[in-house]
Amino acid sequence: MTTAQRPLRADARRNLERILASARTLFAERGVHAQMEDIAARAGVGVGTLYRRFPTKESLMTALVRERFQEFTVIAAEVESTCDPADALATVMRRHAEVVEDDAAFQLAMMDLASLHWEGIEQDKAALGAIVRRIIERGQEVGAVRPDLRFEDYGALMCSTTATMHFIEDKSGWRRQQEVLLAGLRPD
Amino acid sequence: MTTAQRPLRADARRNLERILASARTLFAERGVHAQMEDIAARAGVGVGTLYRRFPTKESLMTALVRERFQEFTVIAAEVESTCDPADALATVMRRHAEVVEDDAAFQLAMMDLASLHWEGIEQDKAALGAIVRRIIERGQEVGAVRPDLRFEDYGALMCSTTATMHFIEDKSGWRRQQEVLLAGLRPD
DNA sequence: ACCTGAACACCGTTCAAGT
DNA sequence: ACCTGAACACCGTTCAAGT
Repeated sequence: MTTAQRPLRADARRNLERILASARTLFAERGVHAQMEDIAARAGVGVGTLYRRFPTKESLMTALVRERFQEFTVIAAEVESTCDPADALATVMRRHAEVVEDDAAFQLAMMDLASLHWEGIEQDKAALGAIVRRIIERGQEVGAVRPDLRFEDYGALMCSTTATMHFIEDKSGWRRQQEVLLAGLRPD
Repeated sequence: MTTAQRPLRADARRNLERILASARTLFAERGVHAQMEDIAARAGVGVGTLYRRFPTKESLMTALVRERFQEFTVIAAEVESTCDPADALATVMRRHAEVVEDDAAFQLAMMDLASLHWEGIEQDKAALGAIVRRIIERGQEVGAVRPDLRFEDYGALMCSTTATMHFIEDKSGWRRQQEVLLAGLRPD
């Protein structure tokens, strides 16, 4: 979908990047109500061009989510190779949340996306999943993570924090929610 | 807003109830995309009548949330007077989540509502808050709840579970999320 | 007081014409 | 190949006319 199948013509490529940047800004600024027309205008292109890349508003949001997912993977890899296995899980979770905090567009997209439209993301999800799975298993071996945690739960846990971030005014709200989660992830 | 200021004329009252029921059904069925026109039609009234009671789609959703909030209060009161203080908190949280599980309309509304439009709900929130606060404090006195939990966090915690419910396909996903939270709420 | 539904406004999406 | 923007469709909201 957004995948760079064949290399794009230089101008097209530049337009694509501008569209993504514009979308991120406007979603962050105005929430779901950011208009396609405005996103195109701010990127300096016609609406048609926007629709050429993203057949629907939802697919545009999906693209934004995807970009972040890739960053998540980088972060997870870094944590895995750097951190004491005993607190690696807590560290990834905190760092992933941190990244997302400033990205209202991502929060929004996460909230608004029907799970059906995620096809494009599957591969990215798999890449991230593989690392997270190892982090969790290592944590369990070391006795720092409750043994019944399945790595499939990672998404649900992060989703719950992202949502809190988005809906609870008080900035400290989601941090406290996450700390409760982290406490609940330790064995016993 | 929805408050029954002056008693409504009998037919108006019946229409109001039908609108609420219709809205709950259609939101549950079609999500945010349920149309005002259809909601009115299913209730057997014209759109104008719908807009007479609820000046905006959002205010209609707010009304639905409000109804549930009142039910939350009833549940909380029941739990407080019935339950061992040692597991009262866990019990309310589980029961509140249970109620909301079948109510996609509520989940949706929670997700979609800007926090600004909650004015109508303040009183209901206060009523619920008073009880929850006591439940938490009692739990802390008995040593069953971590001492640094503030009752203001209750909303964030429930919000995180509701969101998980709505976004994670696997039904067991939110239960597992909630169990992690509950584990994290115990002292130590 | 309350109801109705045609008309209006807004915004997502399409497509014919252009380079 | 890719771009443009006027036109279209859909749906939230209003309001003049009716009981």
